[in-house]
Amino acid sequence: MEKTEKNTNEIISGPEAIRVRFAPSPTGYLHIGSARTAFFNWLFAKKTKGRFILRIEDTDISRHLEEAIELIMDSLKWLGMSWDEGPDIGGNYGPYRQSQRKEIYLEYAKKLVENGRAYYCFCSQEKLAEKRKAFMGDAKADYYEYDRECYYLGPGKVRENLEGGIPWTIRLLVPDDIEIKFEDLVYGSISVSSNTQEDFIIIRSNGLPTYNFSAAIDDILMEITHVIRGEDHLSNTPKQILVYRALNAGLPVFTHLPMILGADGTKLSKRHGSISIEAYRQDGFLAESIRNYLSLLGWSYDEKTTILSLNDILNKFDLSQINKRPARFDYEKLLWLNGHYLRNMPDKDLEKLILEKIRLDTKTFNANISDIDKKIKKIIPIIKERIKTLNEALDIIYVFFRPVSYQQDFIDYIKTNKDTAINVIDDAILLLSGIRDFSHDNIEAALRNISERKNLNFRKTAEIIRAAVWGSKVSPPMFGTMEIFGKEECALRLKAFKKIIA
RNA sequence: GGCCCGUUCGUCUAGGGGUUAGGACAGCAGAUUUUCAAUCUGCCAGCAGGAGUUCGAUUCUCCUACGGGCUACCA
Repeated sequence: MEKTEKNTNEIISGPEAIRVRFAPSPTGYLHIGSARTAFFNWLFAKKTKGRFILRIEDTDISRHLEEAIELIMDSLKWLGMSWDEGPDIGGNYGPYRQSQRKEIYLEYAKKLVENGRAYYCFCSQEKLAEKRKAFMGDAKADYYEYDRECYYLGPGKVRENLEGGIPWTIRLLVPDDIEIKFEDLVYGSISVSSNTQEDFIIIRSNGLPTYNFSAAIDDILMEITHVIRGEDHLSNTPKQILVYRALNAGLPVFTHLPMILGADGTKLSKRHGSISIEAYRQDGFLAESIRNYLSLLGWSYDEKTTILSLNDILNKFDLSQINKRPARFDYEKLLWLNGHYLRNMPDKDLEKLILEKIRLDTKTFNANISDIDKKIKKIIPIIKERIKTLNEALDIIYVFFRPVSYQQDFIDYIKTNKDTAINVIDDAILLLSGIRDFSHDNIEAALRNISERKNLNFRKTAEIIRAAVWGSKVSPPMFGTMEIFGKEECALRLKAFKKIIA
């Protein structure tokens, strides 16, 4: 207890010794905020040639989903992160699931009891609730702190209760009147009076540890040198430091990352829409753009750089540049970034990703795949700069393989100039049929020819043709689109549309 | 309520005692164009408020307001 926290950061002896961990609680999919935390840990490990450890914090059985562990690992891998130690691959500091470390926590807790740094508590939850209620009823009281009733139980009484099978918990004895100080790499020096911390429970009556205990024990045992986590844990840090002190363990470097909030500035939650990495993956976002976007939340390289490849981030990332301000999640910017990466991706890579997605989407898409393989190479160049997600690409691509569906209001719109429309379509059917090489350039020539002969604005001409061929006011560039459809399909569509408006 | 943390364009941020306070997304306008995009150009827009320190504060200090976190046998 006489130990000061200062300079205990010195436990790092060299870059090889750096060990960081990402410690999710498996309650569902990996969400945006956790992903950023994982990413920053991973980046730091990579940069320092340290080790990145995955630890599963599953000490609250009621909230945990076994499948979530797999889901979280999948998302991490998809984002390009791999770990050096973890529940699936093991390591020298295992096991890496807290539910499998139950005995370890108990052992340490009992050690603390023996040293007089912790004590058994036999107060039931009901009793505690009553105490709290009674205390709060007192007008002057504004916060309740455990009254240490069980701390004053004599050793004989404790043994008697234990042997009598009375349910117990273990509480950490928090020293009075000391300042708990630590240096946070982001938030600077933080100081809290121990008087604001009660003797919190470290082992629950079910024998499992509480978060602040298990996290500290594991970070000590796993020799974690840098604890990088969300700012929501800043207030927990003093409690964990108390555990470090009780065990005479050196402190890691604490680095708290500013929160990622929803667009409205409140804590990111389901009602903000997609918050899991998996959801974004399914919506057709690239790992690359998510990484880039995440890297920009709470960190920035300089005053100008927005686009950062993984390599750039790896080269430039620096924990000391992280800011303290909570950031709001800006979907629009992510979308823009994704579009940027999509546009700048080699066609072949895009093709691979799109084909992958199409194959997964068998329910929606039932045209034959070999046909897609042939056409996709021509489709990609004409759609790639107008998509922001892979899913948007699919939406456009599907139109190439489906019968056109004409919207009534759009039909009505074309019909306002019915005679012209029919005229243009007739001409198109005729001229197009005469083209031997049904190519972009020849199609364009033919259509421009119609426009001139009819003395009709080419915009108007194109609008009519587009309506017939694509079924809407908006389409990918039309000549290329028609080339992909081929002569027969275009003729068919033109004729069909003519009938509809006639 | 208590404790801890934060506050630069709508959003992400750069900067930092003397700057025309910089960039990006979004928005708006224009150019280009067969449509929509993309692209290019331009525009709009910010130091939460009040004291203090100082020759000079957006920058340093304090207060207020607002926001967030923690305050559990959740993590």
